[in-house]
Amino acid sequence: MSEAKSAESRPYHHGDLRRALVDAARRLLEAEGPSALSLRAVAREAGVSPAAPYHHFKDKAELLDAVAHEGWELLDGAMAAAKAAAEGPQKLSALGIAYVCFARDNPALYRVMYDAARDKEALPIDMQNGEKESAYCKVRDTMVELGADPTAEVDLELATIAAWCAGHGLAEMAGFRQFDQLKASLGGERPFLEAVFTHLGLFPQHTPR
Amino acid sequence: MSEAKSAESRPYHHGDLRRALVDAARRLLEAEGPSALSLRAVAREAGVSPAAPYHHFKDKAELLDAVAHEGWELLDGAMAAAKAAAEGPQKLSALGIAYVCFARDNPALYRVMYDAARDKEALPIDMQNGEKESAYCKVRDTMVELGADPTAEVDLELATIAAWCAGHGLAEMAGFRQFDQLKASLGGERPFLEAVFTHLGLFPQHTPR
DNA sequence: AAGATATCTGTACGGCGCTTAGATATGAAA
DNA sequence: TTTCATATCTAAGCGCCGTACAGATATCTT
Repeated sequence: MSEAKSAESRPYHHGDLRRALVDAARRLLEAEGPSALSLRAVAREAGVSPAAPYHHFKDKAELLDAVAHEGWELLDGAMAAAKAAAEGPQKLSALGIAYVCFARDNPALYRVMYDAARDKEALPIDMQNGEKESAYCKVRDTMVELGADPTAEVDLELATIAAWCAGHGLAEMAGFRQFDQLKASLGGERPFLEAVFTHLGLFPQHTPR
Repeated sequence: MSEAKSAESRPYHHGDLRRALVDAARRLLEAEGPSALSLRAVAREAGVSPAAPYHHFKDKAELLDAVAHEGWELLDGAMAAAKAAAEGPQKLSALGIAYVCFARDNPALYRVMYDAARDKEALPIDMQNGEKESAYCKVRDTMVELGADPTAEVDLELATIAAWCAGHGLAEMAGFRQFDQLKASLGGERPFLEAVFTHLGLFPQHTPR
């Protein structure tokens, strides 16, 4: 967890309670799961009174929003790394695998991310390319790199959304026991993920590495 | 809502409080959304004391489970109707559209269904064909009808899972405002859904496998 | 040094999930 | 029909929750 106590934001009593609260929330989330994430528990974990968080967040939802925001940043980073590590036509499936693995390795955080997004009916992804490229744009750019026509804007957007749907859908499904047997018969979780992606016409038949 | 007050289950005071509670929960869910679904509120809606539900459900999760169960049955019905109404190679995409439309038309119920499933780490779908065919099996059977090799069991299962991932992913994504502009430029929600499905190599407009 | 302001504590309110004890209605046995 | 066990429901209460508010305290500005 980063500290980020720069010169222009040096608060009063605690040092940086806002930061401490988000960190405490993420600690609780990892240790106890989303259902344990009460505002009071977070305040307790941070060592302050139950009312203290209200000086930094309008309500509980705003705290969770801050947690979710860090989750999306982590996801962006994971996918950036995956894209950089893969070569050519495997880049897209590498992004998909990275997405699903992020969800598998951070299930509680992933849940908070989408719960917060649903509350606002908006994914916190930039569909325009910005300074820091969102994971969504990485997928779209990769499609262009692999030969999609960048001037067919609507089609490109649809293909990107389709890929995102596939990733999210598989991320949610992969956690169910229903598919344990199938996973085992394929030799583990990763072959399973790759096989499902292969069936979703977006991803090239790639060699499991 | 069915009554189902048969001879062997004719309870004591209320008549059928269990039934009444599930109905009250679904009424609340539709009217106020999932966050309003407290056990006490359900009891209030049904006109009984806050402790009464505990004689019919172990805890809140078990009540929500009963609600979720009815949701899966509704989904099965909707997809059976869609499959019956479609012809030939359009059957699969009809199933996909029906799935997404169910989620769009019953967002709170759909949420409860998957929340309950995640808690148990198991989707309440029969992967074997049973007396009442689950929606999942309908998808798989349709794939066989459209030419998939039923003896390639692993491959068939993978294709079915891929389709389910696509449906679920799109169902969750379609609710976000992010894509409103794109939907509009395609002439509405349904063309948007069909276009995304088309990009997910499973559905006609192109040839499956 | 003094006032304004931001931060945090203490306390309180109503609602929640759930437990327990006791009241009441029902079905079975006498 | 009376009796009794049992199933059902109510009343009350516990600890936790999100949140509001008043007051104390530390920091910033002047």
